[in-house]
Amino acid sequence: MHEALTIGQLSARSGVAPSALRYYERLGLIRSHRTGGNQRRYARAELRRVAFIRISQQVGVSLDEIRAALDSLPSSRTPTPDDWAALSRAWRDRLDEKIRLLGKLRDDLDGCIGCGCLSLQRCTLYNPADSLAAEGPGARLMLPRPDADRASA
Amino acid sequence: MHEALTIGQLSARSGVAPSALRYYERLGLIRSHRTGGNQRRYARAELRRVAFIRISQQVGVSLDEIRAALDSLPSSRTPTPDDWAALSRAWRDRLDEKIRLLGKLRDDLDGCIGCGCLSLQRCTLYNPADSLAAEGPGARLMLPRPDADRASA
DNA sequence: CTCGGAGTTGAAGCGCACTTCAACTCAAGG
DNA sequence: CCTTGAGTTGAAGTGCGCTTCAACTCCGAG
Repeated sequence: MHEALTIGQLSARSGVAPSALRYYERLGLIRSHRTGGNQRRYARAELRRVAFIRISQQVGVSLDEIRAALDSLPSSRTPTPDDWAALSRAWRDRLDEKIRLLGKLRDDLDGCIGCGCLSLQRCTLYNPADSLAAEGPGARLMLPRPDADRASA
Repeated sequence: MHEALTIGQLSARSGVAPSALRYYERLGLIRSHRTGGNQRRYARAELRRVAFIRISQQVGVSLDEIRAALDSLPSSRTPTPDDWAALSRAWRDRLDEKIRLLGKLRDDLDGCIGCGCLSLQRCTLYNPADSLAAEGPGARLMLPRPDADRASA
């Protein structure tokens, strides 16, 4: 049988560290069964899941959202290429939006290089609302202040 | 005098929390002088710095790199619009590259939706080398394994 | 049977970008 | 003078995505 990969094999074939694979499993992103001696064995189909996870991360999706997406796959049968394609399409929109925002940022940056302003509310550049910055890590519990002052410079 | 903002004022005008401003100052990204009673006072020029910091973060630059960039500003005189433009231009290249990579990811994703492969080394999609994923947070001490296996599926 | 490499676990650590807290001082209005 | 709101500090906490460690077991070759 060429089914059933060990964690080391899955790691080697996916390029993802064993520790990360165990972590994914704890979060419910991938699944395994166990041998008599309590070792993990992965079905080959899990390779696709890992691929999907890493690709999704590049799109900028959090593990939690990836888990939600994977949960929407049919659990009874092994997912078909079409199933995967459906998930990928969802990410495509995100990717488009992300590219759009970065493009806008670039244009605005160009504009501001031209005018030399780099002031906060003046140009569209500094728009906390549609920010991409929210992607970053870190505790972000403080509410965004909706007002920001309107006395002139 | 309308020089010298309190931390609260700088926060209100920049949209950045006071705690974050103190944090930036600890890291050497912005500067202040103190009143007799040990309170921070910010020159108006710091507003531009804060703007630059937030914009840079949207471009995906780390605070450490932003600090390095800010350190390259002339310290003797107040930076001119041209000085800021020079810094912004450096980010532009990053932004272009980032947009390019995301565009490639999108195209590859489209291709893979078409072929339904989503396999790891098969398509250009899964290329750990030029990854954007390195942006993300987290400990990333494990070396990327350059080999990834070559037994066939 | 022995050995070493691969696997197991839970708990702790890391890096980033902050926030939160407690305990305190400062500054301005009534 | 008193109060209240804004500011100060250092230390600790938060969230994400992992890695690292210690102490252990499993498995296959010799």
